[in-house]
Amino acid sequence: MFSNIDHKAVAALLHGQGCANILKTVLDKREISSVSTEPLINTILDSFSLALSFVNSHNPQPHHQSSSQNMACLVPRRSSKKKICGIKGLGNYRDDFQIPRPDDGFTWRKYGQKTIKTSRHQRSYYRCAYAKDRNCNATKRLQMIQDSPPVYRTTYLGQHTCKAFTVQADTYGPEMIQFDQVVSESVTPQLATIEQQAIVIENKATNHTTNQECDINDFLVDFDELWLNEFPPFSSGDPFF
DNA sequence: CAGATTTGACCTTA
DNA sequence: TAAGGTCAAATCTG
Repeated sequence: MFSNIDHKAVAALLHGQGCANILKTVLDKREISSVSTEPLINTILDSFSLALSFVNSHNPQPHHQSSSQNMACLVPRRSSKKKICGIKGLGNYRDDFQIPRPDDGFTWRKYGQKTIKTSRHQRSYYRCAYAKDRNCNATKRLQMIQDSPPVYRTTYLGQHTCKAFTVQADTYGPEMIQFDQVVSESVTPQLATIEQQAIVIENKATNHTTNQECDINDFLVDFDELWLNEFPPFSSGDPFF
């Protein structure tokens, strides 16, 4: 039988599926101009992220997993806390063990980090390591959206023109879903090809829900309430959950 | 010393 | 003017 965590993970996935179906309806009806899809997309992303976080917390990976096996990119060449002994505010530094090590088939180089006003977590900015060499304009943003379990939202921008690596994408196959990543990312680089906002969702769900015709905003309101009921905050101090 | 990360400063945009 | 995005000097490590 499902454990409580399984139940929550399934519930989160179902919510994401419902939102994806609504999004599909919106796209099919060409209602993009009249309805903002961004909140819906974000809701979908959060749904999958949380579901993955539940699964991940339920099935923890061996902590000693070798980073050289499948983390060919975004792995710091050394400790990310080079100034850990400094006298600056500790809030500017983070523990590396919480940072996801995405293996999305591309090599990324961090070029910035900012504190976002709407989030108490910092956002990291990455660009393709071959940005200059191969004139690749692909970038990605990585931001923690939940503390415990740690959930990260990854946003891909631009298009990879470097064709750096394709092995991982081939491994995952053409039906890869790209969304927020939890600890270890699984991303299809080829899908991140929309010029501006490159969060890509390929929802293969065929189980249509009854919420497809309702207004997106109404659904989101209901979803928020349901979300709080289903997933009480892990941390009372986190304003986003 | 090369190459990567950190982080304050600067730029852009709404 | 504030907030987000980017730049680049400083710093660190192999």
